[in-house]
Amino acid sequence: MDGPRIQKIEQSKLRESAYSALRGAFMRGEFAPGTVVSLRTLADQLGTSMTPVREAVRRLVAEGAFVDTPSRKLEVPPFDERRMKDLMSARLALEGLVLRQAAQSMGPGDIAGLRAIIDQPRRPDLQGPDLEANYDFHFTLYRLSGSEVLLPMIEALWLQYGAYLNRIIHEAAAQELEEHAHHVEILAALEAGDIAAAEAALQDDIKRSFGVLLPAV
Amino acid sequence: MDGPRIQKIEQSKLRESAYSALRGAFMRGEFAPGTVVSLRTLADQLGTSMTPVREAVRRLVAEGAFVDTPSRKLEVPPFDERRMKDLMSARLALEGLVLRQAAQSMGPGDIAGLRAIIDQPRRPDLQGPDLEANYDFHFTLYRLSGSEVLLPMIEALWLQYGAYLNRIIHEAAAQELEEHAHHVEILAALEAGDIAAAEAALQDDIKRSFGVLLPAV
DNA sequence: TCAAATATAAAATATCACAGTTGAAGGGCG
DNA sequence: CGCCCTTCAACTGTGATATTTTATATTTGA
Repeated sequence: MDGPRIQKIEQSKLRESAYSALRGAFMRGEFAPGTVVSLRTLADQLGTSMTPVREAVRRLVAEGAFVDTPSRKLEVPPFDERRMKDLMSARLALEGLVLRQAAQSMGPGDIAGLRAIIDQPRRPDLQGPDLEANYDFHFTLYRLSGSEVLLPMIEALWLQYGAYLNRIIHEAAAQELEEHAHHVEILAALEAGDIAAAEAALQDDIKRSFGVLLPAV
Repeated sequence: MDGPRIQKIEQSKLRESAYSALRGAFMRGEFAPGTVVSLRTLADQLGTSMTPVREAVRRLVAEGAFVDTPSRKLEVPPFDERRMKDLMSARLALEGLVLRQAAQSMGPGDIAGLRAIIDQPRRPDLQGPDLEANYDFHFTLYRLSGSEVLLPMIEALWLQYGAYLNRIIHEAAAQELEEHAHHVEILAALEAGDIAAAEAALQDDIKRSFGVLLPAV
């Protein structure tokens, strides 16, 4: 039991660094649901004092990555099917919105950028789906929407989902192929200008990514 | 120019109090878009040290009420039609979700509770729409969904919208009637068990509430 | 008049003091 | 001898404050 692996941070802008370090750990599924963390421990691991960690943690609480317990401890929300379903519903609703917006303001260069991500060589060294590639594809797509409102909300959803990744990591390696196929399908639809088809493929992709955790979709 | 009116707070649980004081000020439209605030000023106004304010503000940043400027000041997001449209789209998408969920787990007592809010006497003393009654109706409805994921997201959307209320307050008094009519319509549809109709009425209500700020809906 | 240097004010971090909680050791009772 | 209750020590978050860093405004010198 060596706890979640968090990258150490360095110099100024400590708050921001602490936040992104913790956020990265979440996205990689390092925090198991139900884990309780202490500010002092986190501060030690990050090599800073408590102050920046406190602020970073406050933000993560607001984003749903941690929850405050009645005894004022910090806990990673335990697994909950209801919560999971809500996360999926919200993702389906909001990511559909940004996809439509992105499709409208998208040029050939953007398509090329997406293709470059898809064509990136996969890493066969790690078991489990290629988390970074998945994240990259979705968010370079969503960033094209340019929405300062919707993007942070979707990031928060991914963050909350990220904790549950802990469950499926080291387990479902076959997923990667399917995931990649969905990405290809989304991009093809966008190239053809068929936004409805792209949205349908995106919905399949999202539902699939919840498939392991939510038996009946 | 006497700045936003923020209620002073008292004893322990300072962070939570600071948060709800600031949040309340936002919801009442006390913060004009584009306002820049300093932590010290806020701390002084609230009568506490900077620490609780700092953490409260972090949460508000995560919820989109404040944004960090490059010069590490805090700013209330300036008015932006794009932002406004996104807020509306997100509300339409997410509040539709929770309405459906709420409708399923709703009993006669819940209906009665909603009716009680609607039948509350309006306050003719204040110009502008009755903000509290509006909030009460929507959130007692949404709370019935019991979603720990969706509710905080929607609250954040209302919070961001709240800053823009500053623009329409003291202006659109006629809205209240229309708003009330929508609420009645939503409730009637729910009583009849017609969820689709309730959702349609909700969408009208949301669109209307953005109407003053977004000319063409 | 403009630019560089400096002074001032605010924020970021670190540290400190305090109060509540937790969990385990120890003592008393069945 | 075993179980439960009490007690106490270590640990936690919270709020305050001191210190350092950074940005902005001001002044000074060319």
